[in-house]
Amino acid sequence: MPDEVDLTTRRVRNPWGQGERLRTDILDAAVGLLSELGGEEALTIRGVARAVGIAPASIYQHFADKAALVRAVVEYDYERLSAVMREADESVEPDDAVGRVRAQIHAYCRFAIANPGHYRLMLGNRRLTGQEPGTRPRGPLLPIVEAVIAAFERCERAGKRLRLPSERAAVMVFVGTHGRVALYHSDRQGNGADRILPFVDELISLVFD
Amino acid sequence: MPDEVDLTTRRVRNPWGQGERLRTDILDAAVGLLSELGGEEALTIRGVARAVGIAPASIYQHFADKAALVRAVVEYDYERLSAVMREADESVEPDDAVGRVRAQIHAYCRFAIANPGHYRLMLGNRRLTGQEPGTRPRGPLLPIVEAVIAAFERCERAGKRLRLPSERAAVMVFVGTHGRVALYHSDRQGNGADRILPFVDELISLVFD
DNA sequence: TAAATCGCCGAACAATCGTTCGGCAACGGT
DNA sequence: ACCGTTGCCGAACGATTGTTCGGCGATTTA
Repeated sequence: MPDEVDLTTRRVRNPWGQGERLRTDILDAAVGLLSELGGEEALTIRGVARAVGIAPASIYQHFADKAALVRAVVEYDYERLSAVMREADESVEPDDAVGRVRAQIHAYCRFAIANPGHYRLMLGNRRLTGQEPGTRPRGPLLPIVEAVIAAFERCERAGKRLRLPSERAAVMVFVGTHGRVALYHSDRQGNGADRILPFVDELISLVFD
Repeated sequence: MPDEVDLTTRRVRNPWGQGERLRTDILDAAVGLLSELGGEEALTIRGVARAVGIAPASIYQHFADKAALVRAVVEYDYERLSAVMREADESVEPDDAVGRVRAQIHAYCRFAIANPGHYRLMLGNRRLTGQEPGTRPRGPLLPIVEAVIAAFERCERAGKRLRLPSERAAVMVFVGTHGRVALYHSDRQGNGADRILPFVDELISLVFD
């Protein structure tokens, strides 16, 4: 009897007929789990269901299986990262080409620091997402480095002298930044974060003459 | 009845009294699993036992628990990586300071390419090894970057002009290399490996004047 | 108002994991 | 020749995972 009461209250708390609402709730819960626990193993069907406040079985009404959920989360986060970098790019005055490079890279670092779980998930998602080798090289990542490439081309056009072709300079800075953040995440989290931005600044200055 | 026969043959195949032999067999099997499957989730007590040809329970005669096994594997591989880098360093003539830097970094890349599972394990082993945050920052890694630092100091002493203090240059090259390899591993494995060494060469040349 | 549909849930299933326990076969010492 | 020690094994336990199934209440349709 108390069970029915509990069920009723829950259903009042989560009224039906909201359509797509619950789907984004599930994605947000997954993102939250990834950010808090910080490990891809924290992303479980049961955990997400618990965080949302629904039954594990209900997840399957919105996602075919766990791989589909993970794919959606990864896609969602790539979009979030892209947005954050674009936003940072637009926050500096357009003529400051080097400043725009720095802003984008700094935004990348901040995102990676704030979302360790996502970061780990973006890498090595081959098994969880079920995509086999041989396919396109991590599709969602390409637009991000292309934004950095564009920023470096802007520098070149602005007369800044690069020690590398703009595309290679962009890849170099991006890869180096990625390596620094990955090393940070493999350590205990929290300490050393303040040394990341100076490092990438040093790295950026290295590709300029 | 046939079970007893099977048991007998197995015991003949794996005679007792060999002392420490089986312990290294277990470690080798773990290393093999990590290299083949390429994921830290492939490192299971049962899988290792199956690979060695013993019962899962027998593992606990050599390691207290799974965390101890993982710690031993990580330690073993750090040593192997150090040895490979040292060997590469000694394979070029001592006066070629830059060549020794390149040899060490190349050895690092080759190791990371050949042992993807180990690589993934060295990072983010916090959970598997059971060590909590706040401890020394990944102890075994320090000697490795110190070797690179020493190599760069040798370059400086040889009159090579660096655009960064030698220690920072070493960290920069190491971190960049690490990032390139991590990116390779997050992709499908196999493709793109031949572009890693050119990349690190370009990176190394960047820190020199 | 009766019927069909939709969204969710409780319960269970099979698989896998780390780990423990009691027992058995071979070896070394007496 | 006996016995304790050693090293291994089969079997099981408890926990957790992804996933499926039958059913039920609320909503919508006729």
